[in-house]
Amino acid sequence: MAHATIRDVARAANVSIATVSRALNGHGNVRANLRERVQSVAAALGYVPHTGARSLSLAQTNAIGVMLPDLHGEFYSEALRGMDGEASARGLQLLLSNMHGDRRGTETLQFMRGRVDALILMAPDIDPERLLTHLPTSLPTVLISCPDVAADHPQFRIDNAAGADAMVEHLIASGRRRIVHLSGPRGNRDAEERIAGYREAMARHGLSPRILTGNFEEETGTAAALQLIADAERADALFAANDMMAIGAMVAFQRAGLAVPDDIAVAGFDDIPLARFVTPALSTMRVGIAEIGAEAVSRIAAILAGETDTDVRRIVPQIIARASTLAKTEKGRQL
Amino acid sequence: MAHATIRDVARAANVSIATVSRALNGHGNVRANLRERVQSVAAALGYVPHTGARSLSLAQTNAIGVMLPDLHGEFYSEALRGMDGEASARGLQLLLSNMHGDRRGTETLQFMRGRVDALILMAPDIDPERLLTHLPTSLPTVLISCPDVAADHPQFRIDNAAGADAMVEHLIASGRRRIVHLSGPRGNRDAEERIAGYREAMARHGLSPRILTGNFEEETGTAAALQLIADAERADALFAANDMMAIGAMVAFQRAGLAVPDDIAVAGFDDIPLARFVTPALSTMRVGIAEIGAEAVSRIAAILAGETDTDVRRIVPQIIARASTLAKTEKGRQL
DNA sequence: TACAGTGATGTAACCGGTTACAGCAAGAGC
DNA sequence: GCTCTTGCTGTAACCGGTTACATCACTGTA
Repeated sequence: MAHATIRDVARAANVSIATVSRALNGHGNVRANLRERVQSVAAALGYVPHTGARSLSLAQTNAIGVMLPDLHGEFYSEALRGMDGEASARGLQLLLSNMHGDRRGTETLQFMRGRVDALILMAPDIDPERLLTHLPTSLPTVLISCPDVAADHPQFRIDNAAGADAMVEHLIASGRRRIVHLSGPRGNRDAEERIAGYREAMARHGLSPRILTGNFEEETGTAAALQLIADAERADALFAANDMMAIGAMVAFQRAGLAVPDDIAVAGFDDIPLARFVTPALSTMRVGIAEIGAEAVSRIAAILAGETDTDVRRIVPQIIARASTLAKTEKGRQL
Repeated sequence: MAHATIRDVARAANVSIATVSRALNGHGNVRANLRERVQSVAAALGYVPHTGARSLSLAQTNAIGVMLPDLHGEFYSEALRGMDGEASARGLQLLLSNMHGDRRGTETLQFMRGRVDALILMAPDIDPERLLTHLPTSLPTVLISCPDVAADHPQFRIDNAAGADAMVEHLIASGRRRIVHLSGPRGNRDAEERIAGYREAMARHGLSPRILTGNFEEETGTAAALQLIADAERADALFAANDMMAIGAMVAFQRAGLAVPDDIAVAGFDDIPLARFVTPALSTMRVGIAEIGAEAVSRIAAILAGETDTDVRRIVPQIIARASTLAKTEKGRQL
């Protein structure tokens, strides 16, 4: 026999299924001795309620669907960690579903109907059309770094342009002028905005921009570094659109005998936990992705509790200046 | 109106719900023009099947429950990443549920009945009693690093003792003798076994063991380092039971002016991605946790496909010797 | 003693799908 | 023209819970 059902318990305890349900859910209006009989019979049979059936009946699952582009690298892991902490504190479960490479990704969104009460969607590289058509109606959805489509969804928007701008300012202030940007992939919202911020700041200072295109992975950082090393007139700063590429580049520079930050400064974006452990420690823009994840869950909990929330929450990245971009004049202070 | 149901589609298309179900699931025995009518009506109504109801009816959820102790630090993130890759390749979803601190953790296991087809449980610090009583019958469960209880469950067992032993051998071979072990928390299976392996190897060489107790978090690594620094006769190697503690200790040593590995060697366990980025790169025992996670999902898929699997798969950690434990005589080769 | 009110329990409908089985029409074979 | 297949479609039961409503026993009051 697969598993005891509520009817098995009812039969064995000689009561109706309604009574079993009430007794086990603590509904008060069950006589004490009956309640005890039901409980002991349930325990004896090893009865455990079938959560799927329960949520069908209650139209409530206590689960949140989470859709991320990927789990590679620390960035998304951190987001998930933030969500998980908040979710388990509230007794919610997370149903994970990644859209590796966006192929049939969004269709999976539909697949979550009836299995979760709400959705968290992080999709910086999704086609807005698709997003709009596949976004489930009647399921509260928090959007993180998604294209601007549905105006009435609660959102988190990272102010990537301001962040990139601030980092360029920092690099200029530390004495660099030939600042190269290693971008994320085309079509990725975060990547595009960081490019824009970089361009803006460079233009403001009359510096000519130079952009290499990466894909947010360590390897493209390495490749970019090798390319820069081969150049006649070398850059004096590399600003990568995320930390993993920056770290890949930094390792490659050092392996080639260049000193960071003396020969070339290196900066990243995101402030993943790893950033402070590399040598020199990596300067970066702190996004606080774990906090965003946690707050996304809180907002969902509030929405499920009946509040309305269609805010666009703007996250302004904070600069974290570490050793990898120290000005030469600051050299003495380097740890 | 919340959402169109199959009955709405049936009514609008003027057919029975059975026909709608057959048409949408591609059951062949539906006349072509009817099928098209149903499909277009479904599309027009924005109908999306209710996955919860579907799985209740089919007794099949296409989801796997994952229960981890925590998501802090890279170790469990890596495990999850491995599972996720394999799961999404097979069209499975992961239902996440952490037992932060084991309080009511195991009860959540029950909570997954009816919502998942199988379970992956990683619980090195669970009380065997609890595990045994809460382990759901009738739900295939893969155990990773759990206490020995139910003999008939597929398992992964990390050979921690052999791993710790190998690391001690490595440290001795590199010229260290006063080797201190910084352990994980008491009651944690992995931690205990690593202690045992350490003791065994030390005894074999006639060295006296010294054990500090940590909790697998970076901070206890820092604390252990400070304690060692204050000692009169200093240790010449610190072998931490995981990488995060090792890294915390290494940073503290360096901050205090000690050179790693010249003044003191530092080694970890797990080989989290971070280990190769710190300076000096951290020597450690590679467990391949992402691969274990991926394989756990494969095994579950096989079990769900009808295979029986009650193997205990033994993982033998591999030594990864990096710069943090270089012998002084090898100094010249250090990067 | 009769009756209203109260509280515990049972019956059955419902959540939204799937599918065994029955029914029915059309074509084949005599 | 009649019966037998064959193949499509509909009816209704089922998955395992929850709960509105009906029922029933019991108490207190007139």
